[in-house]
Amino acid sequence: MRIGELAARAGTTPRTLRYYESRGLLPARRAGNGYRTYDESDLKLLRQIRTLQDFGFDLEETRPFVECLRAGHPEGDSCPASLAVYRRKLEELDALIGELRAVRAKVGRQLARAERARDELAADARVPGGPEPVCELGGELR
Amino acid sequence: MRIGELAARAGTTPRTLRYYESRGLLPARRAGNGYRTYDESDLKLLRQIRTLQDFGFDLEETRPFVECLRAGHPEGDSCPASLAVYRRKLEELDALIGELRAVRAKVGRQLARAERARDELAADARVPGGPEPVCELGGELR
DNA sequence: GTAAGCCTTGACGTCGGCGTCAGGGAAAGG
DNA sequence: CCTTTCCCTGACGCCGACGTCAAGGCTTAC
Repeated sequence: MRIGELAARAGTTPRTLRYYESRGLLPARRAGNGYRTYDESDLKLLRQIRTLQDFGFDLEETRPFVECLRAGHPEGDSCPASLAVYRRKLEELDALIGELRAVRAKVGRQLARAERARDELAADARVPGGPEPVCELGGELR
Repeated sequence: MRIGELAARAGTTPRTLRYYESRGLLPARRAGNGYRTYDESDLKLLRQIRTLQDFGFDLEETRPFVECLRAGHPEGDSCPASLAVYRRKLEELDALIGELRAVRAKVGRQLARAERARDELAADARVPGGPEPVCELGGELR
């Protein structure tokens, strides 16, 4: 199988496969004419890489999985190094999710505070001595 | 106040301020010798930018806040355009957090499955006919 | 006077994971 | 034979928010 076919079967592009090869992740045999040649086991490696990439793993983090498969194991995560990557990734995800939730909370509070301030200004404007000048900037939305 | 002092007071670098200026976000007056000159209001603008950056806002997303302050409002989020950015950011955060939690769940399941497979292999090895060959790759950890 | 420490502009480097183009050879079908 | 479609290598582009270096000018302290 040549590079175009493998790429298509994995839902990616030849450029991507050449890139992986340049990183030493997915080396290819060569046909007499210099064309890269792949087999079904390469497809399996590639799918492993792509799955992890979809999870947000760096290329380097997929390396233990690929090496594990190439060592003859049925699954890329049959090796301790792969499990270690899983665990590290879980920690990273938990930390990141935690940070994002903290930011979400802060932004939510800022929004609430700003809306409250705006509404209080509007209320003041309706009551005392006629409307006060309001922000004239932007805000096509709503 | 010159660029170095402003940068220090905002906990950033002169390079960053020049970058903001190049993006039209924080223009500077110039002294006779060509040096950039800033005042306290610039510090306020800069702190607004930095706060939002810390929240993960793109530089472009901070623009409405900066313009709002420059228009004379007491807070950067006193303008509708700023509130719209807050709301968009909340949606983005919710979406991102949701995706990350989904990934976290998937990775967690993969890890659990892989560990189960490993333990079953170990159990098999202890019982039937002597230890089977085990993965020899990686895994310094533990 | 001279060294240190600020400032200026301009331009290139960084990081990851490729996309895209240029300038060729090879293979397959009519 | 010709065209199309694949393949090759090499190299530059991209994105965002700066870092870093070069080469020079201003100021200030000694």
